[in-house]
Amino acid sequence: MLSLHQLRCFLATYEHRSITAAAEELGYAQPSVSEQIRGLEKTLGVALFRRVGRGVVPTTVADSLRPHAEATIAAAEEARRAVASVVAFETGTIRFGMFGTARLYAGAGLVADVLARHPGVRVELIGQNSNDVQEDLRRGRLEAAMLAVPTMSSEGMHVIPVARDELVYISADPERLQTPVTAQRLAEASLVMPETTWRAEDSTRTVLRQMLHETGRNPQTRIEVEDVETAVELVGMGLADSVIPHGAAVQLIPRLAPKAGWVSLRPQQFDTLAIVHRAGATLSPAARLMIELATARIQAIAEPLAPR
Amino acid sequence: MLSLHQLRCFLATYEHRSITAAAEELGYAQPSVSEQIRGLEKTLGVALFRRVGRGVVPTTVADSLRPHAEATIAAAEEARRAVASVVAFETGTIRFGMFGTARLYAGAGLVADVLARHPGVRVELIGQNSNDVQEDLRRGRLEAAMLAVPTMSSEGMHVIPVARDELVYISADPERLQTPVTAQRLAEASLVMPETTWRAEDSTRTVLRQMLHETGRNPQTRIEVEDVETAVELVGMGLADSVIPHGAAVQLIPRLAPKAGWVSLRPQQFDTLAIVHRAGATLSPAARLMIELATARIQAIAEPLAPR
DNA sequence: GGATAACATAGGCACATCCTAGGGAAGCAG
DNA sequence: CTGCTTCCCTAGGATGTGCCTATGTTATCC
Repeated sequence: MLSLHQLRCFLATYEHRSITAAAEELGYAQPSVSEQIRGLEKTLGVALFRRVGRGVVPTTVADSLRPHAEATIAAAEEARRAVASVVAFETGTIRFGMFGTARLYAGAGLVADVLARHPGVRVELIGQNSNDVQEDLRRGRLEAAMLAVPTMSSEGMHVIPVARDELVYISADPERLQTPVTAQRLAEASLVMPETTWRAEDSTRTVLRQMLHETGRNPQTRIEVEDVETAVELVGMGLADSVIPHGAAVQLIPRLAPKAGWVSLRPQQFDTLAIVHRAGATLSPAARLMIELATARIQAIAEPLAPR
Repeated sequence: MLSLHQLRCFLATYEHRSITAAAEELGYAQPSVSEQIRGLEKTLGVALFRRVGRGVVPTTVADSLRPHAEATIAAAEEARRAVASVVAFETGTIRFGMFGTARLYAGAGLVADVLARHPGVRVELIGQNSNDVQEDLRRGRLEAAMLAVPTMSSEGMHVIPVARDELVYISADPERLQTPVTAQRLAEASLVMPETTWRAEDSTRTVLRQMLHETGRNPQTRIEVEDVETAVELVGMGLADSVIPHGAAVQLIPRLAPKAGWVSLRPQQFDTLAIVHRAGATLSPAARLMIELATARIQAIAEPLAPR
């Protein structure tokens, strides 16, 4: 079997026209290099050097092999260098999962943070769908993610809560923002909810369902839309009210619904934002980097939670 | 130390997303491939796959490594292929030594023979200087050569006589061609000799010196020139006579000195043409090819000698 | 002709490679 | 939820490879 080691010994010998000199350069004893050359000649089935008393002389086959041997060694070195550069965050891809409101108001900033520190990397922020993200985590396609999670930890997953974000009632009608909104009022309200919020396995869904369930009523949504932005716009147009995380409200209402405002629920409800990864996994430097930066971003906006 | 074997195992595993499948493809047991992957991860200092229960999932580092691993394997395969193609005479260089009159009237034909059989090869016919050729043989830079040699074998060299070529006296004066030329007449003649013939360590030099020495006289050359062609031209112009191998006379006189002719010496003298290579060497296929073709060419012109 | 230099050979140690056997966790089916 | 299958890991042992030192052989140099 052809090996890089054989090619390295071959090249050193070819260049020095001497096995002894090659061994010295490579830091081996002379018989070791001699053996590698012999092995290479055997695998190729052809003599590469003529042993002529004292000294060796390359054959024309050696002349032909040399550039290919150099190219192969160079390719291997390049492979090593490429990996090193990825490890050093100079190149390569950093993949991180981020779903729910977290991505909404921290995603772009997080990517900016990463690129500011490591301009050469590609960043993939995965988070089209909360189910997919959890599935990706479970299957190992994603190493770590920041999610809005139910308070209990998922099976086989390690969950580190880093912040909580209050769920606030938003409306374009100042009347409805005078006092905190009770479950009763919430159940009677005409709501627009982003579908993802209801369907996804995150804490918003769990929290609100639970709150409404206590009134004995099912969630009443007049309108269901895909994303939070659309919901906020509809609130701004006075067509319905909604419940969204405070962080999203701060960011979206001035831009999309300047006439709307927000008020707490009563009792207060919170989304829990947490770092999630497979239990027992050793995190890569890239994952640790993303966790650190994402946590900092989130905690600058939402209310930090002491880990555990 | 990075190895091709590790890269092969890595690629198979990456493509199948499975160590077991990779092992099956490569013909190994599963733990063997597993160990190679682990070794590669150790040398690179980074995880390439996440072990996620049943199955493995490539990391982004693996994504980055893959093209380089493929390039490295391809380069190694290319090296192997290049050598195979040289061994099959499809490419590469064939080097052969040929000095003296042999090259003069068999060189071009020999090269043509080689190229007819193996159109892709480069041919190097070494023979500027007989001393250099012998030195190249001794130092191993040349594997084999065809030379005009003294009858005794050189030290450490294996000499296989393949033909002899009579040395003939050539002149533009028909008077001098009536009878064979004795040593006496030769010593008195006004000669033009190609310098190479006199200075080189080949049989012509030895033979003629010996012949003249018996008359008690030193070689008398009126003119010395570099090459045989010039000598023949000068003979054709009637400025001097010369002694050259019969094969050279046949080829050169009609072309360069149509008015000249030739006659034997008395006693007849011969150049011995022989294949020479280092004693105890195992000849490469290329060398055997050249020896076969050169011998055939020479024996078609000069008088064949049974080997040994 | 003896000293020197360079490669081959021999023998031995350490580690790599590869195998089989068996354990554990995840996924899947009943 | 229980058992089966799949896939990876670990353990242990046989074989092979890599590397060393010591020594033999041969050509070169003085």
